[in-house]
Amino acid sequence: MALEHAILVSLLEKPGSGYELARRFERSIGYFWTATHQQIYRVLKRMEGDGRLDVREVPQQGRPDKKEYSVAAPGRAALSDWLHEPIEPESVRHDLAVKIRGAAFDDPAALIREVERHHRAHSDRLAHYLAGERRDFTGPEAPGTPGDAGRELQHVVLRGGIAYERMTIAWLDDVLATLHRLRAGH
Amino acid sequence: MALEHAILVSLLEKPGSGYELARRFERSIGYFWTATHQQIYRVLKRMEGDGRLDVREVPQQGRPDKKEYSVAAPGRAALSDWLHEPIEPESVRHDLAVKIRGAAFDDPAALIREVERHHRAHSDRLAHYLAGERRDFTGPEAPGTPGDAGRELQHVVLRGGIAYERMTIAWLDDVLATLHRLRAGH
DNA sequence: CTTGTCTATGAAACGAGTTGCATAGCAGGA
DNA sequence: TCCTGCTATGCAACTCGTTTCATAGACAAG
Repeated sequence: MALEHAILVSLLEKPGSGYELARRFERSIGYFWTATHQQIYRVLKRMEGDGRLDVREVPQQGRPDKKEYSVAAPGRAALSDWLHEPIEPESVRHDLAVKIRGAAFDDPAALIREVERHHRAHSDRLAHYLAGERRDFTGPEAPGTPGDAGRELQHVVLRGGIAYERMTIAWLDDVLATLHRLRAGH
Repeated sequence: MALEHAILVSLLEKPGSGYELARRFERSIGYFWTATHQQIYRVLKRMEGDGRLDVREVPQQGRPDKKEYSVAAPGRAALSDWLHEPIEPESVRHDLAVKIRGAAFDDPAALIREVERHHRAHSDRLAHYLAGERRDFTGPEAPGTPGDAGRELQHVVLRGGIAYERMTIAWLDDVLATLHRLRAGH
């Protein structure tokens, strides 16, 4: 149940409401963990019940009130426990690879458009990550500065996202070349 | 529900029992889709009920009988439909990245062992993939041969796995360097 | 004044995935 | 003989994740 832990990390970085968390999961956290608002609200409620989170009703002007959650001591302890126990390297679920192998029993050429779509989506993500890196990780706090650990760790995770997108784009180029070769060789 | 489609692809490549499928999911298919035997048996039963699969009781000597499944015409049609409809680029779930960002609120040095463990696991997988590539994709059917499409497509998926592991290993090196730097900078 | 959009929260139902347990034949070794 | 291990199949209970729907205040455009 790592959603719980992802929420704890995000709320430690900055307290916020369920709605705000949902938007963070569309942005930075979403690069390595996805969640819908339904899931988030449900888990927040459970964690509040377990005493891992504190809630504060925040009245706002011009918009509905919100509930701002922050991490309570037991929540911090739970996160620490999780950080110290080993986890299994992630198991992969890659639909596109299933489709590629399935193309052997169908028209391989039909896959080309689909692969191109994925190629564009990953190129967009890469551009987005690189823009984020320029915005948040260049300038005064340049390399060598002791700075705060959080910033360094956020940066290394972002570099992972960038490496992933670059690798995926290169592989999709390989896939496209292969599909074109199969079509030509008929 | 891509497990269904992964099973269809696997059974088209070669008919087999639930048990055999479970083992394939630990091996080659497992590189891009994981499933336990429980899941597989449940889905096989449903697909048989829907008429997408044919079953054949196969008596064996020295071991229990097995049910050999193969793809029926409606199954093949269902796979073809799925291959022609667009899918979303996968959403990521990366526990280790959550831990890395969480390390900002704990002892970053404690993560080093964990990251090293993952590094070894990915190195092992890479070695395993490379051995499979040497075994199955070198020799007579060298590049240029028309060959069968299935073989080419299996190879390009395997190359994706290899690229993924190489990228991950390089990133984990980056993560380790970052953690060591944070510990030194204290 | 209606329609649409954004913030904000939530219920209900369903489908996918995990974990633990149960059964059973056969083989090989202590 | 008993224990372990491999092949082979399956149930039950549970948790996790997705989809659909509902509500409600504020604001802007038409």
